[in-house]
Amino acid sequence: MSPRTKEQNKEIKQQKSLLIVEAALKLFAEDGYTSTSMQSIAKEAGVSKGNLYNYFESKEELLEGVLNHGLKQFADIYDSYVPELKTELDFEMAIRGNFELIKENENFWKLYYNMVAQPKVQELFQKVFTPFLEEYMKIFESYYTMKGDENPQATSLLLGSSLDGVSLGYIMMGEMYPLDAVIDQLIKKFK
Amino acid sequence: MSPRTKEQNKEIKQQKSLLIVEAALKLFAEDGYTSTSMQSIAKEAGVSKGNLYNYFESKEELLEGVLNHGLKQFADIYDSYVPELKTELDFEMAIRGNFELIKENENFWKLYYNMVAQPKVQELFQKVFTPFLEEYMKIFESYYTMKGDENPQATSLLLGSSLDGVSLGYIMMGEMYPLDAVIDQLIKKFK
Amino acid sequence: MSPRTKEQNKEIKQQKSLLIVEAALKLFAEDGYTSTSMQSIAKEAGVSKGNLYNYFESKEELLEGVLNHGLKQFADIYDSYVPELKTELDFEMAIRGNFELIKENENFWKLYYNMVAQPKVQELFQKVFTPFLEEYMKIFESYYTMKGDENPQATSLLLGSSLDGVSLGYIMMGEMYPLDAVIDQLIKKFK
Amino acid sequence: MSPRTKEQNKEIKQQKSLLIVEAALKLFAEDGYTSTSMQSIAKEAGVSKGNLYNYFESKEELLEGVLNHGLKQFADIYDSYVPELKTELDFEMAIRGNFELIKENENFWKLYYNMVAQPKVQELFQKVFTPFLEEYMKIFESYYTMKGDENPQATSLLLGSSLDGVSLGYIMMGEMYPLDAVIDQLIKKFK
DNA sequence: CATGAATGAGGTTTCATTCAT
DNA sequence: AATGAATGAAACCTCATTCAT
Repeated sequence: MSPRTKEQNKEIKQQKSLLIVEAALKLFAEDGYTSTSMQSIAKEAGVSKGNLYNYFESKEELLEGVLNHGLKQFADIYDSYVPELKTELDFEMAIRGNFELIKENENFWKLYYNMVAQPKVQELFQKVFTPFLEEYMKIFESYYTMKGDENPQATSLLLGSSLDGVSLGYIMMGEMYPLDAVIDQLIKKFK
Repeated sequence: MSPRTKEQNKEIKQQKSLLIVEAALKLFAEDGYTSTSMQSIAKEAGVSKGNLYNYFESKEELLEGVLNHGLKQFADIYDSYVPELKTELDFEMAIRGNFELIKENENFWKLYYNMVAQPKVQELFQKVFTPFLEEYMKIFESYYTMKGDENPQATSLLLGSSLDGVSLGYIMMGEMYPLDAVIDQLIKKFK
Repeated sequence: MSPRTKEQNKEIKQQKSLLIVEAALKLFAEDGYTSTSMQSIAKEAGVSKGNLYNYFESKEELLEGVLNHGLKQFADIYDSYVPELKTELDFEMAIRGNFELIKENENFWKLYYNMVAQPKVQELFQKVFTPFLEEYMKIFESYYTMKGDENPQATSLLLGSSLDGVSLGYIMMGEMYPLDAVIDQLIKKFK
Repeated sequence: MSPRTKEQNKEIKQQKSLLIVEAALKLFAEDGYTSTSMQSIAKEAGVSKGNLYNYFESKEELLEGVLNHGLKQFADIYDSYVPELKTELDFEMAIRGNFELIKENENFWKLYYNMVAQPKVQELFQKVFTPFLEEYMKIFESYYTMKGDENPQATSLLLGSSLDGVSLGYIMMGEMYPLDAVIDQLIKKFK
């Protein structure tokens, strides 16, 4: 066999990394972070336990990888939806788009809400999510400023929290949660 | 010598139960349910590890005790605030009262959000909270019905989710979260 | 109330002792000595855990009490059956009587075989049973001596062991063991 | 560096399995199943406690491994002794061979009698031993049928029970039990 | 003699991580 | 990069026994 080029090696590494991250996301979401063992992740990913540590130095770093990966996926798509909000229609599109993305990656958001109040990983969690959240807050803040809202910061924070709450409800209750009707109400109230 | 009377024993049981529940709540909120050991709870409560099991048959049952206790405290007071909502002022009082209670028992609500998406204990969680949540949904649903809202169920669910989201934000960010301003906006939009 | 006389007190003590011993025998036989907790014995006997220790200083002493009690019951009756073996009919009666007694107190013999090879309690076990067994060996030895057996000691030991084996089989297999037919064969071979 | 080959790993597994099984047999026989801790087995086998669980999923499965291993050793040799009993000499050889094997593996048989009446593990015990015992019963039953015994089933059951009883006596009393003389008597009576 | 709360050692098992190969 | 055996700390829970009342 001819030796692999560096690029090939890098690609292999990335592919396996991805495999592991996806396996971990699935299990973290299904069973919770603490209750998922490195062993079970290895099995799910079709990789040996020891080899896991060639890609991620610890369980916590793997979690960080999972969070970063999921967030990046979300952000990449969302950014293309929502560069800027100029009209109520933009706003509506952004909100609806937001929930489309959540529906498409429920496991990730399940993990998100699983972790959000877990003190043990809060530091990591904030490190990963804070910049992301701040960016989106700014977009909504400009929107409300533009609309002449008397307290754009509070309103956009309320909006963000409401989105959070609705997502949480949907993620937890699944099809029992009348998501579309609730979104309609939300848009009506917040646009 | 005569043994302790039944009353004495019962009193000891109740007092120590409470002690244990409070210790457990503190640690569960601080470190998370899974990461808190029975050993550490025993220490915090000033009780031996073995004795814990005279009061709660398992860690999970202790958690159930903690949740029930916290919920009862909340419900007892909240019920006196909010028997029924007839005016927008009632509504405002109910919302503000709700957050007063959350402020007074932050540990409990931290635990709440810590658990809400934890698959491991979801069954227990739903068992404890579902009846409680349904009751409050009904109150808000009647309120919106009375006000002629076109979809009272969706609106009250949205309100509930928004309250959830705001509480979550406040619990997570603490004083950095401008709670009062956000509540003002929420009342304005939802009353 | 008039104070109890010493005799009354003693009798009460003996009655409760008996209650405890019977509860313990039942549970030891059902679940094994090691797997039976003092707690469960107390409950079965309708006595408090602490009070157990007013009657028996330790779990092991309670076991000793159980063994002695069962053995005494057995020996008292057996002695009246088998004072001496003079004829083959005496022998047959003794063997059949032996199994009648075993049938009447299966729990005790189940415990017996449960313990016989348990190293942890072997010392106690031998202390209790050795004198008893030796006595019976002597009776059979005289019987075989009288009959002119060439090695009465070995033969009576073989008989004793066979009785042991048959009892064990019956105790373990219950009604699936054709006890009566086996006894017939045994008597035919050994009389 | 390349990983161990599958063959190497398999070999390691088998060797260490054996090591653990032998350590466990020794301690189970010496102290009893319940009283032997996994910790002590690990120490005896020169293995870490955690590693034990890479070989046997639980203490009970380890016991099953011990029983199967001992039984297989016994059966492999005994089968070569006793394919079929055609003459009284065959019978005598089979009986003497049986006790030779018991002498050679006293620990295993001590464990056997330790377990036979232990309710906690009775199910497992029967699962392992029942097929084995039935096979041997059949051999003796044919023997007695051939000899024209009037009730071959009862006689072979009596023989089996007597063998059980003699083995038990020998295992319990050791050198104090005149095994050879008793065997002579047994052969004389049962051949 | 009676009660059951209290103790703390010890049991089985799990698991993140390391390491020889 | 790959394997899985190995480690040992730590988890939950049980239980004989003691003790205050």
